[in-house]
Amino acid sequence: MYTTFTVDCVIFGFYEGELHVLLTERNEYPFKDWWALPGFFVNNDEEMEDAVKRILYENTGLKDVFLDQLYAFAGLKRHPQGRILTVAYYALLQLDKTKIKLKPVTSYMRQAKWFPLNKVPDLAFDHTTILKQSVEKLRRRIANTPIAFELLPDKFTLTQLQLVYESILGRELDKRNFRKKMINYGFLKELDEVQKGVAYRAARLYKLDKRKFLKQFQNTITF
Amino acid sequence: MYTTFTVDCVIFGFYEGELHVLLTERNEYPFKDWWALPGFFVNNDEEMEDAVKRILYENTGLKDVFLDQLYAFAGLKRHPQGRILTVAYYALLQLDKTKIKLKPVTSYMRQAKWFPLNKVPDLAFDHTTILKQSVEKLRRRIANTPIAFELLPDKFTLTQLQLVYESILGRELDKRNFRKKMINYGFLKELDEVQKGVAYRAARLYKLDKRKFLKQFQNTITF
DNA sequence: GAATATAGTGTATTTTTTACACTATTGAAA
DNA sequence: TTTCAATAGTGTAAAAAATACACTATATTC
Repeated sequence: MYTTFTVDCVIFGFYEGELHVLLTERNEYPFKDWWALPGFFVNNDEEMEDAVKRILYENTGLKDVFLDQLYAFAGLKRHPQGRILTVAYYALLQLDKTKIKLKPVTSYMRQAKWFPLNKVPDLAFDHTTILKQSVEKLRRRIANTPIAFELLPDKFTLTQLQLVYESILGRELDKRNFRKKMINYGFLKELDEVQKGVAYRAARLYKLDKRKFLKQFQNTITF
Repeated sequence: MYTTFTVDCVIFGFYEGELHVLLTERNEYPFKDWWALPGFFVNNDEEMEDAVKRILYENTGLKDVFLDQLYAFAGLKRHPQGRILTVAYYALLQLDKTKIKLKPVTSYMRQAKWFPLNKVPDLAFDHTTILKQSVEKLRRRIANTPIAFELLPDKFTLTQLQLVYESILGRELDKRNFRKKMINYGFLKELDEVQKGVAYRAARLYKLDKRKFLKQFQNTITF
């Protein structure tokens, strides 16, 4: 009839050509010294999604990020102290937007750190399952909905966009076919601007044309 | 930190060429006399999915049905008495398997009844939203995963199968293209048996070849 | 045996997806 | 200032998948 109520958040960020996930190191039993997904209790007078936003803000200093509910986990054995229901969300961050300040040390959390997806250690509780499921969901989702843009800064190159797809799908894509397809969608705005600070031919920058983008995908409901 | 914990279940059944949903009429405040999704509290020592199975069994007498978690709803205002978190599931029933005995009258539930999807009245709480979302999920899901079979008896005709697709997708499909595609998948077993009791040419019956079917779709994870 | 109602079938066209390799441009190093 | 290194940027042909479309076959009922 009653349960403790928490939310956990799989925070994805894309940089250096790789998808990363933000983990925190626990400083409390159970699972002291283990890495875990950022999560916390939902206050009794707080909306669930606000709790997620709070966690995100506390951990990264960012607001207005892409959020999607993943799944509710309520197993009786997921926590030694009895049932703790958690609703897992995943968040996609445009890392470049601001320099992200990672959460400082607290009594219960030693540090927060970005891990490339393939270097994530074993996690506390059932968080390995949660992470795995969110990657799978992301993978299915990116095939229908261009959520890739949620992981990129406002201005990006086509190669960066392709790298996001590749790191989520876990396979390489053909450059020419990828560009042809993306440009064909018609929601990319070609800018009169190129990349800066690279030691080779600079790539053209693109922007998402949100109006055209939404028109095309307004029927793809997110939940 | 704490919340009341319930599950609600959108029970889909297919008969007479139409997708139906099972609703119960409330006999208790709030929303007395309104129709609602079957749902109930999750006992403190009970696994969430077992609670859903319990509701299904109590309402229909069926076990071993297809179940999939839809979404967790936890809005502070969804219930007048304060937050009641509900995890919504949807179930697909093979109605023909057994004659279904609908739940008898109880103190809190006057009756249970099948409604064709387009004749569902306004529902209690946020159940209209829940129902709408599950139809949308079903629609997205049927495009990738052949869950259609979960709604049909063991032996079925291609026309029945097509009707399931059409009623979930909400549009008509081309008969020849549909058959071509389904047969091409290779997981339909053609039986030496035809429909009985129809006043016209009897259609051939088919069966799902579960082995081939699973081989093809084992990578499509369900959650 | 005529009427009715649904079953069952094939081909041509269009669209989408895939496979594939070279030239262009920039900054850095020699 | 030339060369090197690194990535940007581009088109075409073939294969596969999706779509459009209409008639004959068969069982039942009257």
